[in-house]
Amino acid sequence: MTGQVGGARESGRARAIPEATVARLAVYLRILSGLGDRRGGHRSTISSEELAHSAGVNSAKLRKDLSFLGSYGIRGVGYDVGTLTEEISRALGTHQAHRVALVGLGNLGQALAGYPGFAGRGFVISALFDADPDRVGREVSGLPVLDIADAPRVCRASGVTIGVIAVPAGVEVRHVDLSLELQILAFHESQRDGGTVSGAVAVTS
Amino acid sequence: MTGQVGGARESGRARAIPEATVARLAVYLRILSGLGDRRGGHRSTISSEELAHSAGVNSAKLRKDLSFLGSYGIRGVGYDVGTLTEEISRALGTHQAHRVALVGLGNLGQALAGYPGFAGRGFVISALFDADPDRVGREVSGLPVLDIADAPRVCRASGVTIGVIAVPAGVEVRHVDLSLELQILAFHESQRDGGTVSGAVAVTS
DNA sequence: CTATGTGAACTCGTTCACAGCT
DNA sequence: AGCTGTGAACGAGTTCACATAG
Repeated sequence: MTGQVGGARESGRARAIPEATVARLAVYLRILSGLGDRRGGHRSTISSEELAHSAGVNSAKLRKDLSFLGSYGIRGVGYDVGTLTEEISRALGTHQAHRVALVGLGNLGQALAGYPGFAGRGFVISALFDADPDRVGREVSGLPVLDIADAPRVCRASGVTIGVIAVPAGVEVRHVDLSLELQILAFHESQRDGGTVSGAVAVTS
Repeated sequence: MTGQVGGARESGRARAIPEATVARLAVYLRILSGLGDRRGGHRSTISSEELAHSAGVNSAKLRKDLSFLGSYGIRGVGYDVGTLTEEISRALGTHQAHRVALVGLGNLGQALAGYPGFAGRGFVISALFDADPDRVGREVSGLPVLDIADAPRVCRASGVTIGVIAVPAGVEVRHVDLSLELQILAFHESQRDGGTVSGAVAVTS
């Protein structure tokens, strides 16, 4: 809600990366990561036009976004995929793995705990917590479920820096509320003639 | 991404509700719904100040938001809870139940199918689809899993208007990507000194 | 000649502050 | 007097268009 985001301690450069840009950088990074695999003749550069198209934004916005990281493009050519990946990773702080604690091991929490998708992106689920005594002590996906009361101590001790709260309601920084998303879609839906499917929410890992 | 949202066909009023306002109206509605229960002396009106505080926004923004629906407040008094609930519901199109199809019945999809939270807010899960032949034909939460190929026909026939895609990757209108949210948090985290937990994602129903 | 990097214009959303109803 | 409703000021974010580097 603040809009701007604190400037980095990094060397020289780095002004202050806008909130909206940070969100998109994560998207660009994912596209770049899944790029080396596919391209047959493994091109090592990519133009703003091409990357922007993949990300679903226009090229001017993409260039503006990348310019916050510094000048890593080559005029008349494009961006070196390796360098760009490296720089975005560095900016997002993804070059070092983040330890994640999962709170709440009901249906949803268990599904999340079993998902392999996080590890590949530098997020390691390091601790599980629940308030329900029936669940505490059990093991889910190879990790013991601990009492929520121990969370502060355990997180401090094991270096957990991010928490994922998978419970019916919770205090949060970023709130991914499915019902809310659905209501927003319902609004758009109600503005239409009333045909068939007019909107979708995708829940991915 | 368009910013403005089409004007309603409703009677007279209604200009064009901004995207950001629509998102918040859903929040206000939830607060109003869970209000009659708690308040001991069941007050029937609420001031912009109070509702805004509950929603975590300032009162000016709340009033501006509500003004898009028309003038349903009473100056010097506040808003009638019943009327306001009714009007927001109408605006969001929640006064009529929406039929939802769930696509993808892996861990996450099954968890979502079993969640009771949607029905209470006017969303009825009416059909389940999956592309995996091993899953098609099974039954989850009382509904048969159908082949994704039949989705267009079934959705048309049963009046499904919203789809929830719970698969590793998907085409979407609104994309709730946990890894992405985590990367954004990781960025904020990397801007800090490196204490303990500094951010959290809450996944709720 | 091509594609980046960026100041400047513009658009959308938020905040302010006060007129006006009850 | 109190609280809503809203025009106007402000600020963030996006788009434009072009100077500049390769």
